[in-house]
Amino acid sequence: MTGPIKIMIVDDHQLMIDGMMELLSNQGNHQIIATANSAKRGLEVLKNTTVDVLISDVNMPEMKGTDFITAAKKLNVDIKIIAVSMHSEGHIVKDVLKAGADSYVLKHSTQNELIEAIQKTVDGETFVSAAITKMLVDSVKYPSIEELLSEREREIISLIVKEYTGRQIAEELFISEKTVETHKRNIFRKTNTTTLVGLTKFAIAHQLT
Amino acid sequence: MTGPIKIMIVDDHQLMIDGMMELLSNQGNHQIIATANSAKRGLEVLKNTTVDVLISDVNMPEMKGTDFITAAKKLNVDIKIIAVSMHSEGHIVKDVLKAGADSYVLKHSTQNELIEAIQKTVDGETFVSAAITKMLVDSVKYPSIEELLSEREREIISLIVKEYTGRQIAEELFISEKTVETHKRNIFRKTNTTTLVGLTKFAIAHQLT
DNA sequence: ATCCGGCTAAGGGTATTCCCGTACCGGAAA
DNA sequence: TTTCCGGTACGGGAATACCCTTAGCCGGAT
Repeated sequence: MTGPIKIMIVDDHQLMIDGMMELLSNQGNHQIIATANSAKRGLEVLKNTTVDVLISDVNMPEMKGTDFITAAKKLNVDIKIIAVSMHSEGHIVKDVLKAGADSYVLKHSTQNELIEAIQKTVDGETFVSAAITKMLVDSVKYPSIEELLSEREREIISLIVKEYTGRQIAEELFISEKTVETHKRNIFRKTNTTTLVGLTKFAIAHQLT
Repeated sequence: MTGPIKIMIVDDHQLMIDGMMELLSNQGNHQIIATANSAKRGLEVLKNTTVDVLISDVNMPEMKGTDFITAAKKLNVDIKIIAVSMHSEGHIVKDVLKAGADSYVLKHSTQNELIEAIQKTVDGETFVSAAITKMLVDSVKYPSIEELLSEREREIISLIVKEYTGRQIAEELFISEKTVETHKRNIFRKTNTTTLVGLTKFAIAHQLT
């Protein structure tokens, strides 16, 4: 690659953008040509701008980080994407990588890791923070939410978290209350929970809301 | 004040620390003399170091931001504290300010706001992001969690979230099951919820875990 | 002094959750 | 093909949660 690496930063925290701009612009080979503090604006910019690397937060309001990554890749199939996140939970990381992120850096990381990530990513390699590597290995053992729970089950969980009773869920889905209970039993088994309170915690932790 | 402002940054996201260091060190009158990426380490450093301004994230694992602020103030009553947070919910902001923060800056803010916050804070003034000002006015209506719920009630919520049944809570607290139910009803009323699922969501949202 | 809020407790009833077993169907694997 | 498993579905019954009312005690506030 000739010339500086053209970078775009998307993060809903302006302070994070300002900080990253500073710490990257003081390094030699980077040129930050665009920033956006929302996924929506980010996509607008990407329609008219070509960048080598997109550094994006994955925890943004309005639009899910995974959707943003998918959309960005669709606009420019060659774009390299570095996801930046505070989360190291397996399911989140896997979803992000599946959506098309090339690298995954934690906000806990140092600037050196970020710079290393940029270098490797433009070279077509994948960089993930050390903590993520270990987690990925572990997570192979645990199926993703999608593998674990059927669509019907996730549908029911969603209604449970919305505080629907068994009866209301049955009416909503045109099934018997007893069937809802069976689903709940299977969900409890699969999620290793025993009560609605436990299931609610699970659902929030796994963003099944 | 003579000489540069002595600043310490505490944030569990190293990248945020690196970023803030860069963007502050390029400004004239700041000197970052310490950083820490956990509240615990932050307190250790504060025991042996005197700083003018402590810039601290309020969403850290292990220790609640409010507890950290309280502890920091106890170590040095003259220290000025700028809370940095992604949250603008009234109850969070109020708890943080009550704990002793002098200023409150959102991560959505620009670096200029942060710099302004530092200036005003060392001068003994209070700076809060514009969005927070509006929210504070609104939030006067809503009491903080501590004002809203009694200690006993919070104790019971904690056990509920741990998936204790009414009976188990009664045994744990040496009170009647009926009393537990009365507490629960009062809690439902105060939190504007009606079911354990709703209460669980409330508890997680308000970090009553 | 009176009122209010918090903690305690109880009775009586309805709704909901939770647990047991059973059963059918379709797809995947043996 | 047969076997097995997951998703769907239903019933009975025990446990728990939810609702309404009443009530005594205490301490702080008006």
